[in-house]
Amino acid sequence: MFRGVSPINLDAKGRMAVPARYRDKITELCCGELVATIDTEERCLLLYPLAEWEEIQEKIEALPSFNPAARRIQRLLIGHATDLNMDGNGRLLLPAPLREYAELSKEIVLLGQGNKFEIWSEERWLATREEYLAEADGGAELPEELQNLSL
Amino acid sequence: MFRGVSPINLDAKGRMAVPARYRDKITELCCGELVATIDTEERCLLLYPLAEWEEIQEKIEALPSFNPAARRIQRLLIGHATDLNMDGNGRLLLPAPLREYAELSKEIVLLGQGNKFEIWSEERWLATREEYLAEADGGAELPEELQNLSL
DNA sequence: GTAGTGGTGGGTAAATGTGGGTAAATGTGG
DNA sequence: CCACATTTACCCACATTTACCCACCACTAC
Repeated sequence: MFRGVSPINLDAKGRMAVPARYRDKITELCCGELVATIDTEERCLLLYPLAEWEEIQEKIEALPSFNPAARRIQRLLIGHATDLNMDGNGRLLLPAPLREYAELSKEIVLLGQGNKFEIWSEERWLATREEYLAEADGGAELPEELQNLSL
Repeated sequence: MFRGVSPINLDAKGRMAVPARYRDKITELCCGELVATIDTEERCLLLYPLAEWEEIQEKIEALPSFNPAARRIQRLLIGHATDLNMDGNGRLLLPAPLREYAELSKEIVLLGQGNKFEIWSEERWLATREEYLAEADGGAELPEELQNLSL
């Protein structure tokens, strides 16, 4: 599963070089076929291996169509989901609409998050991280599982 | 289990020589494969044997995605978790983003902490230790288990 | 003193990241 | 339906970084 932080530069064409340490796993999991969409809570992008995304999309599609919250999630997540392929150099072309949503310019950050990645503008990520660090661990109500987590 | 404090110098490339007394155990536990991440409470790093970390990551990933406190922990811990390998000389290259987070320059301190290590800048470690010593033992409310601990 | 171990520094080849040219593919307008 | 403009995919070349290796120095034990 994916983890770790990678500072990356987008080039003039909006391409992002996937760090080499992830490439083999991505190729193996999905032959380099990925799906990018937006995060509905934060201005960042989510990047899934194709197979992983298809499972998620099925679950989202199964939500009740007449429920407004469900329609919202469907339109946002499925509506923005875009297929991407790694080129021969291990790079991904991030489509302009997604770059704009996440306000990605040159400096971006790729965060491994288990079954997926998150893509942030570096500036926004650093600011968000500072907010997170400022919150005491006990601050928000923690789920019970978290209370007992021992690192 | 790991214990003890070791003052270490980072070299110009950001490499840290693991004290020889830990190397055999680390090789045996995980073939020299370690995972470093950040501590969310203090500006220091956590260093786990790979197997140890993977158990923790599984627990963190299982937390509910729509809970903000859980997302925070996932982004901070998994987002910064980076795989490291000891080189032929028993050294670890600490990635720049992690060095920056913990403000590591030349003098650092490695603390054995049972199933993991902590890595501090020496300056910050000494200051934090002084704070700990200055707090009266009874100051903060002790958990009951601690009240009855017999040294 | 000497041999061995552990820490340190740095050179080099290979791997990775980066930039950009060109041709195919796509979309647009006449 | 064709011609043009734009975008995308593929490729090659270069710069940078990293991993690996070897050599040296300090210290300890014998």
